Amino acid sequence: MSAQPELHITVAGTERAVAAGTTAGQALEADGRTTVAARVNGELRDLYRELADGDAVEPVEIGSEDGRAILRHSTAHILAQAVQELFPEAKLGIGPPVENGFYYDFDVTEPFTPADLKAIEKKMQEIVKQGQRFQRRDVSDEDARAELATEPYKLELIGLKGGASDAEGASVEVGAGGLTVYDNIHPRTGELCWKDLCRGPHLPTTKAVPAFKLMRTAAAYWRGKETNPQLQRIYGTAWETKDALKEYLAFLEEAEKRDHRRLGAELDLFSIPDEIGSGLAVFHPKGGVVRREMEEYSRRRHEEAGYEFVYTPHATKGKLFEKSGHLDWYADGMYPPMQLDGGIDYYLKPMNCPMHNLVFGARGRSYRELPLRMFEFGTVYRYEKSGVVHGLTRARGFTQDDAHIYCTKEQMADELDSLLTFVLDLLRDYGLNDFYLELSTKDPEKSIGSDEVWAEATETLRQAAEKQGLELVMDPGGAAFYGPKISVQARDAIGRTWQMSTIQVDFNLPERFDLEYTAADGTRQRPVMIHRALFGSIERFFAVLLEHYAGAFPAWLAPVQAVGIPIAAEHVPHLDGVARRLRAEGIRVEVDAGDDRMQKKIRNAQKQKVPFMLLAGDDDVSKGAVSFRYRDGSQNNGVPIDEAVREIVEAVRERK
RNA sequence: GCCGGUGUAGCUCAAUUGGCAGAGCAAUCGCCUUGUAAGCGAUAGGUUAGGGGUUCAAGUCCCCUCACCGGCUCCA
Repeated sequence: MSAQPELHITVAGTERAVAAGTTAGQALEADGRTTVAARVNGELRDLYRELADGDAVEPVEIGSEDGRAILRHSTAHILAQAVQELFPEAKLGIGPPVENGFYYDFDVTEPFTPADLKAIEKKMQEIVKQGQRFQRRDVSDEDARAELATEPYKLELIGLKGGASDAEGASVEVGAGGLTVYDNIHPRTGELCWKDLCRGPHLPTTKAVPAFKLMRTAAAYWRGKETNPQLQRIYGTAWETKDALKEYLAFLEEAEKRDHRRLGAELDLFSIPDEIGSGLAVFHPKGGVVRREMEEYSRRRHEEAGYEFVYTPHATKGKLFEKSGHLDWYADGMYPPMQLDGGIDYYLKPMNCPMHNLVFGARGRSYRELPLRMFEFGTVYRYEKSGVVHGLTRARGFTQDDAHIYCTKEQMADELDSLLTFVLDLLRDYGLNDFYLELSTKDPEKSIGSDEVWAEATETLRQAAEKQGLELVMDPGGAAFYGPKISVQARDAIGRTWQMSTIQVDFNLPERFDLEYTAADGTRQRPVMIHRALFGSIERFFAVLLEHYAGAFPAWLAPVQAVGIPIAAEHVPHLDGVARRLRAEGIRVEVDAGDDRMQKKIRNAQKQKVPFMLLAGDDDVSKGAVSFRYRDGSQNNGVPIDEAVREIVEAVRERK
């Protein structure tokens, strides 16, 4: 022992001396099941890799973010191994971990069937049970090419090494630096079972996969490009415990129950009739109530915030979109033109901004009018590709709560600042509370406007964002060519994120439309233009709220706010009286006078997610009272009518 | 647009090997008069997404179209 040179290392913050040849796993006393990898000097490594003098080692637990990624990546390897054992002709694509799971892409002649998936899953279980070791091995480029001669896609990745940034998963296979291969070694025979080009790290053995499940198959373009061949992708999920997997599956079930398309039908809110067409929704009376309440509250808040309201048509001559440039770069997203008036092309509008610009330019503008905030619930039509249309969240016709703010360059900072506050406040009023912001910056490849203007606008957006004290995620190069953008992402009640509001600075359109105002010194100046939509689209926001609340809208939005349920028919007049009083206060109330059992009426109201059920029988009638039943099943009996009315009116007024 | 899957009553789902399209809920009409999530009975509801083909016979097998679902790409 003493003859061996010592290494001075730091283990989880504590300095220690260990013998040379000590592995990360030994230093951490890792069991290989809960501690599955190490972070050495900030870099993730396999447990059995030896430490060097001065290394700092931290444990990576399987349930941590890093640990899960490693677990999922390793499970993806097991998937690929199983597939190649069952389908030896399958060529490997890439197999990275993703949110909640992993996938692996394969080039196979026949797509996988559900039965294949079952067989693959079974094979994977065998591999897990065997406890094959993941063993890392450095290889030269030539050796890698020779070893992977039968894997054309892997060869392509080797060629990309270093510069591979276009495909999200490619960096998992080949990182910067030398290439590595991971061999799967049988624990008893020492036999090489399988191998894959991979950067690692991995779990110590396949046995360290506690729980996984294959989810579905799908086609995916090689390296994400539409022009590349399509591979067959298998999605799976893997978790640190069986319970965590169960929880995740329960989450998926819950998400399915909240699906706005399902709730839309169940609650009679909207439909998307075949007769009208894909992506074109109709709102039924109950959905109409919710939508109208959403719009009215938004309109009121915009009025208070100094917006002016405009209305513009749904169709226009093509010339307008030539001027805006949309026909150059957005024509694919537009419905094809109809020819009218002897050959003039008319288009349905995909965006409102050009029309708002015409309003701005309709007369001379003074600096005194700025910032000029022009708002419209503007309905637009976009020709979405057939495979992407999805309920109300991806429609072909939808209404934006769209506004364009024209201001001076000096006003821009204040305007963006107050705008962001306004946006977040309003979203909170609708019941969303958990946000993060995303800042999309210039793509040097395609952008107009000088670097200085971009830098200034981007910096202004960043400052406005930082002031909110919210998490800020950068999206480098993600901006449109005409200006930087901030988007507000909201997390819903079950933790899913949705892109909501966008705030976009535009250097392009004011030029194209030659927008001007007269400054105090009499000179003509170009205004800055800010596009912004809070809901994004009303339909999408409607869908997000529907899913967020699982259909149980707060009272102010609920289509029916209260329903009267008589114990017997003779109690109906009493409830009719209560309903009259509520209606006088603007409450949407119904009395269920049908000849169903009272229990059945409660069940119906419960399924319709009515916030307040007002029951009345002999006791209540004699006391001039009603009995509350709330959506959560709790009750409050014998409440005097005055008090009951007050409670409901207050809940609605306070938007609870 | 691409790949795969699925289309049976308003909704959820049955229908043996290719052999008479059926049930629950909802709806309508009765009966029952009820204290916190389904009372009882009856009636009605279908060119099995649409079109073509194979067959003595097609919901079922084959082809085309459409829609929807899950992905990819794209996106509010």
